Formats: sequence, structure tokens, C-alpha cells
Amino acid sequence: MNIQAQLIAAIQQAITVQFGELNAPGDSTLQPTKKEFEGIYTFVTFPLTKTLRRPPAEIGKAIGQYLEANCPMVSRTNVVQGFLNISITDEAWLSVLNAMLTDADFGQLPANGQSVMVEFSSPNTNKPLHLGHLRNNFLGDSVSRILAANGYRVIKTCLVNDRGIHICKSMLAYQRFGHAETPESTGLKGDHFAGKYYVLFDRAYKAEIAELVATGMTAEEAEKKAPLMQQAQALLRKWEQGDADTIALWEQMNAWVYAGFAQTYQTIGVSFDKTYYESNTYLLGKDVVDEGLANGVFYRKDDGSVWIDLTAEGLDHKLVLRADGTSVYITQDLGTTDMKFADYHNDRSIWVVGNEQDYHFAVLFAIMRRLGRPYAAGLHHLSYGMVDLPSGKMKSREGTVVDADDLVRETIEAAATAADDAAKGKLEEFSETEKEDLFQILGLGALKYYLLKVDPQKRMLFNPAESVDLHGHTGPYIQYVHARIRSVMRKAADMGLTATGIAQPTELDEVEQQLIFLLSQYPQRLAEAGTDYAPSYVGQYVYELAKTFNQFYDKLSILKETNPAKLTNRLLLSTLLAETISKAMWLLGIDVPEKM
RNA sequence: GGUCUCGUAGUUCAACGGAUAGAAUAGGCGUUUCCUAAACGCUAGAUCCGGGUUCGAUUCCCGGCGAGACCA
Repeated sequence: MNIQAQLIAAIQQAITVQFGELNAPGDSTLQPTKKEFEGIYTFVTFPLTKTLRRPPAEIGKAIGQYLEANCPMVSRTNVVQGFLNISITDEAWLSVLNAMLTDADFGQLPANGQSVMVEFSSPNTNKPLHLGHLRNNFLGDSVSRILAANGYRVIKTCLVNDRGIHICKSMLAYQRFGHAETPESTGLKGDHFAGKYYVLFDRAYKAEIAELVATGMTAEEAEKKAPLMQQAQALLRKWEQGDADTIALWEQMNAWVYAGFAQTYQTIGVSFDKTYYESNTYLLGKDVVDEGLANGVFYRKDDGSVWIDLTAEGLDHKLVLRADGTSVYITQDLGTTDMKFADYHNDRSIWVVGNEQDYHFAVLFAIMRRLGRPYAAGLHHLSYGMVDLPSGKMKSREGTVVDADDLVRETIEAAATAADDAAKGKLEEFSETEKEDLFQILGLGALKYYLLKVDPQKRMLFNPAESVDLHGHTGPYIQYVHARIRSVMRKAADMGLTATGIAQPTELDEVEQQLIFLLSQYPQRLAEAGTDYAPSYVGQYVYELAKTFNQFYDKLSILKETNPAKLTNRLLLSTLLAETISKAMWLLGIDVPEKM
């Protein structure tokens, strides 16, 4: 049973009976009661003052009286100014608890028949992943899980940028300085191996520029004329012509990189249903340009270049094809967007991409609308802000980029140290493997939670020390609650107690009501997280759950409770809570331990 | 030059237009013969500035200031 919906209906009826007919009050006027007041739901009466022409408190009183007299689940009400605070009976709370306990699908919303594609990660193959990619990967992975729990069929995709001048730079450096070494021979992970040559290229290239500038050339000219750059561009042309040796080298280097990426993805628990490669898609989009020209959505300038006028949308004129007939970035995206919809017939498509591309996506979506694509309304750019370090921005030129593999490893190591310290002997019975597993769960949990609890839109600060903290508003704090409950359940089982069946009629403590209330909010919170593509909602919610449990645990005893009905109810409530925490954390891609 | 995003305790984050702006952390004070103290409680501390709309503005609108990004 849904208390909230019933309450709104009852309030509507109260208004009709007490004041005559009226429009329904929206959901929005019903909110959780603030801690310092008695009650659990609060109905805000201010918006009704205009139509009812009565003072807010009077309206509240009248509705409250009606509810107390006619709505059995309402136990008490009180009015403070324009706020009607409503308390619910223990009986009603217990039936809410029972409804959740007996709902096998609690936490999974019904299939909605819609499918959504989530594209994320999208790395370049010339260097390893860094901290910014982690925010991207965690966001994309979590949003995919949240949408699946909302009843969507989800297709996780990754578009790999596997071609272009940057790859050719790595390839060229390998030809020149590689001496046929391999990741195996050097002991380097494939992506780091390729990244090493990208750095080598850059170093040699800069030296060449410096030499040319010394001869009196301008810096700008030197950048173009430097032999290494010329050679890299020649390599790109050979690649485009399909030169066998070049392709072979390209495939070899990419294979190394993919092996490295695969390892990283496995460690961080991220996977894809479909991987697209730009080498297969970079020529797409020209037919879309033709189409747009034919139906007048695009126009051609005298120099032959093709444009679209988006000033009506508050954007600019945008180039979609160069005068020499070559593509620009957006040309490709026009083609790949069509291709993705043709491949999967999905209803929506989400791109998890940094906010430096806000304009690009605004343009892409506007063009798709102009072209009359039926799916245009379902396109969404999940934009996220940069991750800053305490020392400032990450800059590859200054070597301040935080490598993803290093960071994950260091986080797990730091979690191990911190956990060993905090455990105070609890881990003595753990085997080495069990310890390693736990530290991995805690380290990754801390990292993921740290990056996901923040609104994606905002730039965020990454403080390495805070990111592995086990205390406070962190992943491990929530994981601890799960382990705590599981520990109580093991003890309960030893005592011959089981947490099965349904709740028994008893009185409830305030904190128990609060827990049931919070749990009952789960489907709604999940739905909101789905609508707004917001893992941070789930993060905030599951923290509230964990925090409230700790208060419950501190205030009331579970196993020492002498009233059998209360004991049963607390076991059931705790079990449901552990399951719900586990489900919500899963939505964030975070595991929860049985013991810690 | 134009467009977009952001600005909240010392710090890192919350707050469908609703009550006395919530947490965490750092600081101060407490809590364990009892289910995991990796916890709990108390205390102190903030909306960049100026207008406007509203019964009510951190939130919406306008103008500044500051940080960042993008487009030529």
C-alpha cells in the first residue's frame, strides 16, 4: 500500500468536504516532516490560501480534523502556520513494512517497454585512462544500472577513438624509438606502453620545435614544419589509404592498448554491451549532409562548405562539412547517431561526456530535431564537470594527470591500511584472500562513492586523503552498516532466530517508523534518479538509510528484545534494510561486504 | 566579443519555491560490563553583492563581481 498516494487522496477529499470542490493538490505539497516537529508527512497549505480565501492555519486545522476523523491510518495531526503535520499509526507502518517484505520485486520497477543506449568511457587509444575517465565510467555505469532498475532495456556502449593523428604520433615514436619491444618484454600494461610512446613523441617533437625556433622560425610555423609532425601526418595519410604495414602496426598497438583497458575495466567493474570504433564510423555522416542539403535544413556557402543556421535555437551558424568536402567532428556524430538507432531501435540515447562539449551536443541535438529524426526528443547529454586536484587543474602538459590504474591501486592500498587500523582485531579470522577482497571492496567503494555522491554538473575537488576515508559521508560508512546487520543476522541464526514471514502487530519506536518511511521511499527515489539520470540521488538516499539504521541500532536492541513480536519485527526490518542498502549500492556499482 | 555552467559553515558536499538552510570533516565535550565504537549523542560555525517577482527565494528573473568551459 502506498501511504503517500492514499494521504493525498484523503486530503483532496477533506478539501472537497470542508471547503467545497477544488482542484487536486499536487504531490509537491506533501513533504517529509522536519525533524524538530511531530509527524512524518507535512502538507503545505499556503498554496490553497488564494483559492480558499482562508488563512493557512485554518485550512490546516480543517483538513487535520477531517483526516483524524475519517482516515484510519492517520493517528494525529498538528498545525504550525501553513504546515499540517501528519502522524501515521503503527498499524499502517507495519502494513507498509509487510508490503515491502512480500514484494519480490521491491527495488525493481516494472519493465516499461523502452530501451535506452548509454554511451560512456569513450577513451583514446594513445594513452591510459585518468581520473576524469573514472568519473565518466562510474557515472555511465551507474546510470545504466539505475535505468535498468527503472524498467528500461539498457545498451551500454563505448565509442573508442582508435584513429587519428594522436594514434599516429604513438605509432611513429614506436617505429623510431621502440626497438621492437613489447608490453611483455617491458612488463608494462598495454595502454601504459602506448602512452609511453605518445610521451616520447611529444618530447622529441618539442625538441625539434625548439631547434627550428632557434633558427628564427616562429613557434606556430615550427609546430607545423617540424619533421616529426610531418611524418606523423604522412603516417595518417598512409593509414587512410590502407597501407598494409601501417595498418598492421596500428592494429598491433591498439591490441596492446585494448588488453590494458580490459584489465582496468575489469578491476573497476565496468563492462559494455557494444563497442564501436571510430575507424569504422569516421566516414559516416556525409549522406546526412546530403539529406540536409536536399531538404533545405543545411545550406552551402560559395566556397562549397556546408552550414546550418541555428540562430533560432539561440546557437550559431555551424559548419557541418568543410569546403574541401572533408568531415568535421559533428559530421561523424550525425552519422553515428543514426547508425546507433538503426542498430538497436532504442527509444533514447544518452552520452556521458564532459561539459566542455555542452555546445557540441546542443548543436547535434538541434540538428537532429531539424532533420525531423523521430528519436530527437530522446537524446540527452549527461554532462559532468571536471575533476580538480587540491593542487589545481589536471594538466597533461604539466604531468599532473592522475592515472586511473595508479589511483585505484593506491586507493585500495590506503583502504587496506586504514581498515586494518580501524578494525581493531576484527579481521584476525580473515584469510589473506578474504582480506584482499575486502580491501578491494572498501577501496573501490570509497572511490566510487566519493565520485558519485556529487551532482555531476559541478566541478568537483578530488582530495586523495578524503577519498579513502572510512568515516562520515563515505562508501565504507554505508558498507559498515551492511556488515553490521549481517553480523547481527548471523548471531540471530546461532540463537535459532529467523527473520522470515511478516511483521507482527506491536508498537513502534519513532526511529523504526522513520526507517520504514525511508524504505518506502525507495521506489520513488529510484524513479527520480532515473528521470534525472542522477546517481547522486541514490548516493544521498542510501546514506540516509545507513545513518538512520545506526541511530536505530544505538537506541534499540535487536537480539536482546524480550517482546517476541518486536524482536521479529526488528529482525525483519533490519534484513530488509540490509537488502535495500545492497541494492542501492549496486546501483552505484559498489559491493557491500558480509563482514568488516 | 558572444553563449553556457558554477558560486552555500574553515574545508568537501545537500536542500521538487516552503518551517529555525541539512550532512560530513576539521575544533570542543560526552557515550562501551550490552547485537561490530569503522558507531552514537551534544556543542560551535554558511547562502558572493544589489535589485525584482512571491504569502514565502539558496532555488525563478534582471544587473554586477568571481571561477571555469565553449564558439569564432
